Amino acid sequence: MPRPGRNTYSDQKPPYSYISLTAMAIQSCPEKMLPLSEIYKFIMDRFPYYRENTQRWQNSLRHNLSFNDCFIKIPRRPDQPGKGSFWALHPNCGDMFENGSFLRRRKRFKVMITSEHLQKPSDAAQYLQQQAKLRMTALGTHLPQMTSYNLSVSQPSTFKHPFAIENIIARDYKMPGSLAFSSMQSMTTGYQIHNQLTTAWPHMYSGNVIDAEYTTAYGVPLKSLSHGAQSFPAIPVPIKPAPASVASIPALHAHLPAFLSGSPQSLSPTSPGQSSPATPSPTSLLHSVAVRCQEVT
DNA sequence: AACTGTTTACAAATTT
DNA sequence: AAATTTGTAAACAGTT
Repeated sequence: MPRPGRNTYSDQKPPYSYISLTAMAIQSCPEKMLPLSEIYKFIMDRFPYYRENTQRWQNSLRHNLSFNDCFIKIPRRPDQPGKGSFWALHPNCGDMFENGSFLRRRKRFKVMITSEHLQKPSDAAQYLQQQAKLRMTALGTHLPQMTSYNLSVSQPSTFKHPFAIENIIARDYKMPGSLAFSSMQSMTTGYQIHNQLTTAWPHMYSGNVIDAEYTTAYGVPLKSLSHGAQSFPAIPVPIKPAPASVASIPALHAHLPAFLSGSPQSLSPTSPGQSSPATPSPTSLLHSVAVRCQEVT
């Protein structure tokens, strides 16, 4: 029996970095993206330490958000009022933390600048291309909640949206390592992608892991938050003017857990639920499309 | 005016 | 000990 919340440590500083805390917050919500204020709220809800000196640590947090490549900004649609953008995790920063532990971070996630980009630094077309590619990787991951849970169940996998990733790749993809996103450039406004890469990512830790870790550290279990039933109807397009190039991605398929089966995070309390590979290998799709991001050595 | 986001600079802590 | 990462402060621009 886990003892009921004994807040012995609650006033102490949590052993998590701002990056970890932010990642926790972002991953805790179904949409995998949060506005800044919600990130604040998450942290303050869970960690009483951060209910004080808000000016200080929130400044630090903001610094982290824009300083670290592992966070990307996702603009609001015009019909979504509110301040600031949504923040999400870069699709390829999945193994940022050691086997899902927020306590230890691996090497720093950094979007690489390759020689290709150094040759033509201020080429507008190239910038667009980069943007398109970045969106490509993230579009499949930041779809709104309605697609996140029941995709593989309700979508008989025969329907392929015109802009589905499969189609785009089939048209444009040439070789691993070559730039192959011509059609992506024509849809840079792209709110229209609907594909089979759900909001869950291969590297997404289940809520169970977060819960377990937090419980271990503080003895107080995390509640699934779902503050105020937020729903983001937009299909967001992440933007970050960071250079990127298509190439191999490191160890993305290393973590490819049960999300592919389309089950919600909390639905497998006991077993990891290793289901049969129903989905047509989104890993490979991701692999094809992914922006090269590397852990800097 | 308050909030959000970017950036620079430096200190402290941690890792290698 | 050096390099890297993390935390803080602060200036500043853009938004709501």
